[in-house]
Amino acid sequence: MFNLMSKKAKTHIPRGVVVRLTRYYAILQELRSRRAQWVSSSDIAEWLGLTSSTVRQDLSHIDFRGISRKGYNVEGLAATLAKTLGADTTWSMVVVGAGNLGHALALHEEFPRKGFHIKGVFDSDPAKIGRRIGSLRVMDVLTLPRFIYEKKIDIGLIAVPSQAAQQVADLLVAGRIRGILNLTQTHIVTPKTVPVAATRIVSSLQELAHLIKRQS
Amino acid sequence: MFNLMSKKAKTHIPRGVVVRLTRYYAILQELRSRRAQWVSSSDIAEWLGLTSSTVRQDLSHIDFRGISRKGYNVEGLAATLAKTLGADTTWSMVVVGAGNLGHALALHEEFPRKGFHIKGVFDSDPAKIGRRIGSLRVMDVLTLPRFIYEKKIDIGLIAVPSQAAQQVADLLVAGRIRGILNLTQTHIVTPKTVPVAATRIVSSLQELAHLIKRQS
DNA sequence: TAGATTGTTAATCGATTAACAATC
DNA sequence: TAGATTGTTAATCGATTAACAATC
Repeated sequence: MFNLMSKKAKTHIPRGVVVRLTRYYAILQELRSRRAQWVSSSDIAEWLGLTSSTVRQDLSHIDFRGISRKGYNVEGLAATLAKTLGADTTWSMVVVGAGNLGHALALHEEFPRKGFHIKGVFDSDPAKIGRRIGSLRVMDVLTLPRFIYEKKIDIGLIAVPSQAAQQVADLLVAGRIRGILNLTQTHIVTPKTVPVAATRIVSSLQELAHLIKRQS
Repeated sequence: MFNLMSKKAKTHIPRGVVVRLTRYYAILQELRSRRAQWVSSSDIAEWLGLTSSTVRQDLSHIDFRGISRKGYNVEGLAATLAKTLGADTTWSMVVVGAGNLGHALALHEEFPRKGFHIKGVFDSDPAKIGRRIGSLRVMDVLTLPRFIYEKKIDIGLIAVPSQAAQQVADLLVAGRIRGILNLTQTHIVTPKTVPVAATRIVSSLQELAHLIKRQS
């Protein structure tokens, strides 16, 4: 058979690689703001505590080539990574849970700067519903599925107490959410079509606590 | 040679295993509150989307044995995991950065409930220094190293803008902090003796964005 | 007892690293 | 040109899974 397709097959990038690509992208943006032109795999590796082999291996998953003796063109690589990571698009989000954490997320300035826009904040507590958070008003969680569906919201952030996490996930899925970021401790279950990422802060603290204990 | 030592050598638990142990521990606490007596490796595996082999393999790292036909005693396993993860101790923390995120962290009720107590909040912005957050007052970041050293603070939470993350890490290290939780995007460098955990929220969103794009 | 579940060894799988020809 | 750096193949390493004897 003749293979007329672009060299790089768009096959499934392993999740661990994607995670590292997000970190490369963060560095690339920094370099870009410093007007750097070129970056080598060993530069990136050193900043992130990896080997240059890993970096090159990872970058071989995306459709961008470096140049011998020079490395990778900063602008070009940044653009390709942006595309791979969806950073060239804007994404709409809702925050569920208007407690301290939900409140902070709704006001977090870095999100819109990176293309992630919060379109609504929800809670089940009557005392919180109707309150202002920045330019938004807290809505009743009962209206969540309809809101997601009508506004075509992409991503839901779960910032409720752990016990309610699965229920909220179900509401998000009912509204046809496309992805979920779970900020609680609890493991949530979704259909395979709805990817979930989790940032377990308490878990991370416990992991640290273990590492500290081990030190001494 | 005779081996009179306990069967389980206290050797270095791989970091990936520790991360999963924190998740097992969360489940165990839930089970305990429901007065469950026994749990099997396959129960845990199913709730977390793992195999029972992985669970048993992980639990073989800690000094607690299950019982054939019954599984693991919930109380006993919870206690052993608590010890391994330092959840049987209380830990003192500082939050650096009194923006929205730092503010939310300082007020987050789950931390003290899990034994992580916030003893101080710091910022460099004169407009923020002196403000009240709950029962604390925002202090000048210049006084951070001395505070850590004198109060023997265990863990520092970095919740400042990315550009300042490394500087803050250096101040924490100068004060002899024992571990750092980095909530910014940026990779920070510390001496080997100071473990760092990171919860990259924007990275997680970009990871989701990639997975969503792949779906369609 | 029979059968379910552990703990552990061995096999498999995947991810990281090393190595090096190609190349600019 | 000589030498640095890529892209990729092969080797290594570690983590996950399978399998099963031990056992309650």
